[in-house]
Amino acid sequence: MKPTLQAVADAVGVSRSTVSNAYSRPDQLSAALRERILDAARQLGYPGPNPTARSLRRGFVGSIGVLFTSQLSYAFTDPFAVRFLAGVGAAAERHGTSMLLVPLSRAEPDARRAVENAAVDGFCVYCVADEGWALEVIRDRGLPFVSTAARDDAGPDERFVGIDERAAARSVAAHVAGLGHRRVALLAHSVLPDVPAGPLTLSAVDQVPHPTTHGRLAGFADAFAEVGVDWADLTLVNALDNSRQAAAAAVAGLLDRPAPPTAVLAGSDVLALGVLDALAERPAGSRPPVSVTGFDDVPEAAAAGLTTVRQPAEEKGRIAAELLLDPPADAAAGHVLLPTALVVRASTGPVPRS
Amino acid sequence: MKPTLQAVADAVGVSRSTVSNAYSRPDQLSAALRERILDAARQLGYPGPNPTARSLRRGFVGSIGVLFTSQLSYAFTDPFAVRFLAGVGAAAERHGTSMLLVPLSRAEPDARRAVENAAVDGFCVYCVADEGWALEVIRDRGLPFVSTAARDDAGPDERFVGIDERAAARSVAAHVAGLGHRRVALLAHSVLPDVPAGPLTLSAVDQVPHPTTHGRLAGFADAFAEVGVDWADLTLVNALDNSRQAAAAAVAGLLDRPAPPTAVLAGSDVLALGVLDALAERPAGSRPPVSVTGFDDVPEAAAAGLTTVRQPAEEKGRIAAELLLDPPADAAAGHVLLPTALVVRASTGPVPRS
DNA sequence: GCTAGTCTCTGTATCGATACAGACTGGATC
DNA sequence: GATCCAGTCTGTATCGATACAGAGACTAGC
Repeated sequence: MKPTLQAVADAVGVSRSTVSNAYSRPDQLSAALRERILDAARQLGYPGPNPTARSLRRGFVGSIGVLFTSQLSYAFTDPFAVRFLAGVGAAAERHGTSMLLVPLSRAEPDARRAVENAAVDGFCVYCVADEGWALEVIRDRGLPFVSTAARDDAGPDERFVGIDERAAARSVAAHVAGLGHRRVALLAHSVLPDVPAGPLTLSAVDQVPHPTTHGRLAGFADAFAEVGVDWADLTLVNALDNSRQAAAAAVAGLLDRPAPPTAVLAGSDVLALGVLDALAERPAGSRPPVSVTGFDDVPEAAAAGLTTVRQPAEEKGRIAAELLLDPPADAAAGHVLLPTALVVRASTGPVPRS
Repeated sequence: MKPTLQAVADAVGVSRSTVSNAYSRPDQLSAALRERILDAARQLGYPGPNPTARSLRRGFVGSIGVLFTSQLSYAFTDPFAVRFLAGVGAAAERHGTSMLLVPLSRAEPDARRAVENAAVDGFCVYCVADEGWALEVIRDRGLPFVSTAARDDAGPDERFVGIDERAAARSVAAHVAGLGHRRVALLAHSVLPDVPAGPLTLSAVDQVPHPTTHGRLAGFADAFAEVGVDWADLTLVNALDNSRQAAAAAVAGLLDRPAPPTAVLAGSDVLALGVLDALAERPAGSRPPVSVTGFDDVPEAAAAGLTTVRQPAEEKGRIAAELLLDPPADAAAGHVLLPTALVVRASTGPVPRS
């Protein structure tokens, strides 16, 4: 067994407190004694104060949690998530804090335990859809958190960093509408729980539960409503998850229709890239000319020439961590809206005349 | 203040132990009483057992640490590291364990504290160069760990997952040598501490401290020694870090020489991509025909047509975590060598006749 | 020579739980 | 009626540290 602080104290012949001070408050004892204590500790192989015991007593841990809706392994597949994590990591690093990644993938009871047992001082909630319970657990634990998706039930003092999803989505949709597109599909993932992949009829956009997805779809709809295309005229398509494969599978049938949409607006770059994959797979002859847009502007988007909306991923992570690690005194400053920008590339063009 | 377990016990009129059992060992009390306890807890807003106190008593935490040499933010920039993390994450997830990312970037005293204070049950050491002290801290704490870089001072029971760096490097170098290349540059990062970017003279490959870098450079040298090109005839080039920018900067001068190398063997794909960047930047007229190879086979390598050595990144992470989470009884099984494969693409070709 | 003030160091309470031995039920067994 | 046992529950020790009040020793000032 590893020696404890008590053992060191006994070896030197001082009290536990003094050994503790030797490590944590060097100014509280003479340099000579401190040296003797550290020497004895070295000799005994004492590895320094036990982190768990220390944080029990001190009341904080020294690490922040990042909560994911999706699987941990998936988080690393999504380039936007990776950039976000990089931002959180950079800020955490500056504060001398580590980051604990907490996935919510498994069945609720397990996932709940993970949130309950996470040894952290607070959470960055990357993307929580229906998992409202997770936020409740965090609140019950009395831990601070920063969320990145606007939620209806957010308290006024709740810290948040994100973008105006609806306005951003509207901007890219307006660009597409301006190019003359009227037969348009909107592609999103997990639009409703347990819906199959492919086209989906929804009487109103407000039925979409996930706040981010809802905001983006609503923004798309806004822009088209302005040119006289209303919700019922838009084709809503569901993908099973946020991956290229899922997106390609979701739109496959659509593209085979006699009159395929002339534009597909995707809720994320990853989905958009999947649509481009699906198009690229077709022989040039049967490849309908479809404009495609994404959302996020991940690094791959530039290479693929994807028209999209840029949002600062790393910045988002950085600010999330900073709002958590040193909260602004002013509640209003705890609510950060980041700028977005329409990035027009080659994947969108005017409607082909038929 | 949040209520404690004691408060719940008092409210129900039972002992602390019984409340504890209600949460952690439901079979130890009647269902009825358990229900009463949980009800009272809900009513009081008791969020369940405090994770810190629980892990102090139980002696384990339920999360594993991943130790990085480089900055945390950088870890997410390196595609190989990201894949590795994805693998660790997948395995951790299966075990119901979270992962704590611990960077070693800052000055040693701070970084040391980070390792000492990390609330984890063990470490995956992703890539520790000169930071031998970190391994000592881990050992002192009595924590298990798995390393991914072969080290000279590794004990026989030390768990390890990695590849035969030297043989793998040799295979790609043999391919290049077979194409006829004899004027060759080897590009690596942080070859020696505090060396500037650019060409560097080293009397022998054994002077390179970092085990991975050493293994790869030695492998390159092996293959060329076989065709009569010895160490002194190879140009060693240092990059400041493992990034495309650093690689491009490191080789810039080299490519401007009157007789530039006909091939550059890089110690990683990221570096190799940087060399390709540097070449692509030049006007076609002054662009020397240089074969370039990488190492790792990250996703970007395929797109860039980079000849490289494939090593299973995610697998490596997955196995590292698994060796940590359920250690094989057999010590030999704790030492895993993964297969590698030479992947020939368009970035290498025969020496141009001058 | 006495009081005040500063430096060190000690002792005890505390953080919030879990482990374990043992005590109390009530019913079955002999 | 005594014994045994399984099923529940309690009490106390323990995990490994830190916080805080306060005790001695020592210096300085008057």
